[in-house]
Amino acid sequence: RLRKWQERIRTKDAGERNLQFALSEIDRMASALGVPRSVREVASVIYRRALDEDLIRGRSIEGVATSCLYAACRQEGIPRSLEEVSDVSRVEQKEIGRTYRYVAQELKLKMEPVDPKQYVPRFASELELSEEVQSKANEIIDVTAEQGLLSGKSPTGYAAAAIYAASLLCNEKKTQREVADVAQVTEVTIRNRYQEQIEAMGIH
Amino acid sequence: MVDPKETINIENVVASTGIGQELDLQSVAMDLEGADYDPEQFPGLVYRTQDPKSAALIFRSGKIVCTGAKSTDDVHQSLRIVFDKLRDLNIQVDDDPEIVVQNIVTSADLGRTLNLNAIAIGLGLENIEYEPEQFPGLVYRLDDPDVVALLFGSGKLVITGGKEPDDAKEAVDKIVSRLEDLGLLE
DNA sequence: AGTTTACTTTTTAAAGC
DNA sequence: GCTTTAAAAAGTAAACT
Repeated sequence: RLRKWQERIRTKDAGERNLQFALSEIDRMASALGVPRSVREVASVIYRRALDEDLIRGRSIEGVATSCLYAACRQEGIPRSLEEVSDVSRVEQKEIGRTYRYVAQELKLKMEPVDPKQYVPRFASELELSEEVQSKANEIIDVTAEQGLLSGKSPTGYAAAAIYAASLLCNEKKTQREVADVAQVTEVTIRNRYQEQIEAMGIH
Repeated sequence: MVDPKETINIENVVASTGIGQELDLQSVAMDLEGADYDPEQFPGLVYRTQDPKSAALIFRSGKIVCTGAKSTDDVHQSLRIVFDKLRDLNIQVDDDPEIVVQNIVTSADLGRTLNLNAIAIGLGLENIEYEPEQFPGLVYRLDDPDVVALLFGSGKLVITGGKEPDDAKEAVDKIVSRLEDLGLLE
């Protein structure tokens, strides 16, 4: 019985250590991403739920922790792309993506698709674009998405194209490369989305 | 208006069978022209037929997987070619090995563009998977028939996981009526 | 900038690690 | 879980011309 007791303590300690590691990783990655403390709290809650539901079996602690942070950013309305999240994690992007889908499905997180507008303030401020450009970009996103242009497109590329278009329309031009760099998409993607959006807007 | 069911096209049929005899894949690889065999990478030997086009994965146990065919008839035709090639190598092959269709991949067109965002909400976020950052298609799993549908913004879709051609027709019917009920078609 | 090639998702069997 | 095979859908990406 002493052996069983020791084993239980050992298991409990290991579990505690793992949880501590996961939470400290969430904290480290959240800091690196510059997201507010509330997002870390949400990520921690999701991680504990994943732990309770035994979703970590067969998966790496850091993969689940990173996925929880990705989900938390989205739930809080300040999304980080999988590429941005993988940049601060030692888990590869593909693994984060599939673990996130698994956790979201199992915990029934009912994650809504990311609204490209949620990327506008951050990308625009990194590009030092005015409030006027941001409003224009938001308008472009709303009007073109309403016409069905958003289906199947990545939110970052969509936001990047709208910001590029808005910067031209407001005479605060940024190059496709500058916008592509902050959004972490290619110029080709911006070009393709831009053409569609401008046509749908009726070429202002 | 075209019935979406009439746009259904079988794109791939996967089937399994067996010759009822164990094989020495090393010697089969030596004698069979065009055979790819790298046991370090994968335990099966790959043999491709040209007409009909398909790929057969032949295993040491004598079991065979055929994939790439465009119809169940093509699967039988391809496997007949594989069986005869093995017989040419003086390998005993059962007279009429049972061939089991394991998966049918189908494509179709609903004829209207889709607002995947609205469909995701309409079908229920807990019933679908839609992550355009990772893949442009919306994943919708059906219970009856037991298949998986991938819906795209263009209105085109892929049905996979079915065991018989009619599974795709049933699936398309159910998807169309569900989208119509939700007012998300046209 | 346009083309080609390639990877993302789903399904499914097989044998082995 | 992975490895391999085929196929479609549409988006994204990288390497070339």
